[in-house]
Amino acid sequence: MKIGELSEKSHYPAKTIRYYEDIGLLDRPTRDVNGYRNYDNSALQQLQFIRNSQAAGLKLKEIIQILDIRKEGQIPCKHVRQLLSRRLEEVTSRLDELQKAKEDLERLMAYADSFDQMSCDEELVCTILNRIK
Amino acid sequence: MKIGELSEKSHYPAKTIRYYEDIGLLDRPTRDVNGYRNYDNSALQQLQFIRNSQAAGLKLKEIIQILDIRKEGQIPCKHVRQLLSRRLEEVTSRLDELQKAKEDLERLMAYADSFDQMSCDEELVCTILNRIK
DNA sequence: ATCAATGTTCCAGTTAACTGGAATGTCAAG
DNA sequence: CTTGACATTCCAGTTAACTGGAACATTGAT
Repeated sequence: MKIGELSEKSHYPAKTIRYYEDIGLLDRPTRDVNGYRNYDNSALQQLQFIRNSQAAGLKLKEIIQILDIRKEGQIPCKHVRQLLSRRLEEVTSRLDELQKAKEDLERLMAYADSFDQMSCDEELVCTILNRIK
Repeated sequence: MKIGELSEKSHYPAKTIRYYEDIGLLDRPTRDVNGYRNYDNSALQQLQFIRNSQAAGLKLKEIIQILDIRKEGQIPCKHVRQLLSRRLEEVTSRLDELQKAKEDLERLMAYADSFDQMSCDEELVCTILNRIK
């Protein structure tokens, strides 16, 4: 199939498919006589795998690594586990940060609601924001 | 005070202070005869305000807006409330996303732990990641 | 006199994952 | 035969918030 069809089926823009090829994420397909890329279903599978991996929060570089391990005939399970575990830590600590940020923001909003709006004439730019500490 | 001193007191690198001036976030200070920047305490206060605003998750452009409103003699409370409320929404929805991502990752990890590692020889690159859907 | 530290400007690079656009080629339909 | 859709390559731009480095001036201390 040509790139347009693969694009439709995979829901990745053609531009992105070419980009993935450039960075070594997607295998180079064969070419028709006219130079057009000619994909088979394995390309679609790869793109689905890429989508799954992205959904798990992996970076393109990490996905390339997994694919490379496979290409060397190795089983990437162990590496994938490592990546997922690192990612889980990232997500967890980011969750904590955001939770704290949320509480701060709610406190700020509550203050903003409570106070007499016109009493704010300080040199400190904004009484609300300066209460975040 | 010179930029080095302001840098120490504010805990912002001198480079960043100059950058903030470039993008219109920090007022241009007066200059000494030699061309060196000469700051007073208000610069320090502004940097503290900037730090507070960043801590609330505001973008530099948004902080510039707040400062601009102040410079026009207006009270930025209403605008700040708006920004904070938008930010709170962002944080909340990002929290939801991450929470879901965390659950997915935990599910994936549990699967990775449970399964017989050497039974993985598929063409689909990785059985673990392909279970995310 | 010289040396290190600090200051200046200006330009370019970083990160990630694309996206836009120009210039050009190919193909199927009317 | 021309038109429009689709294909190609290649280069550059996007976003955010800096950061690095070159080339140069100034200052304070020895």
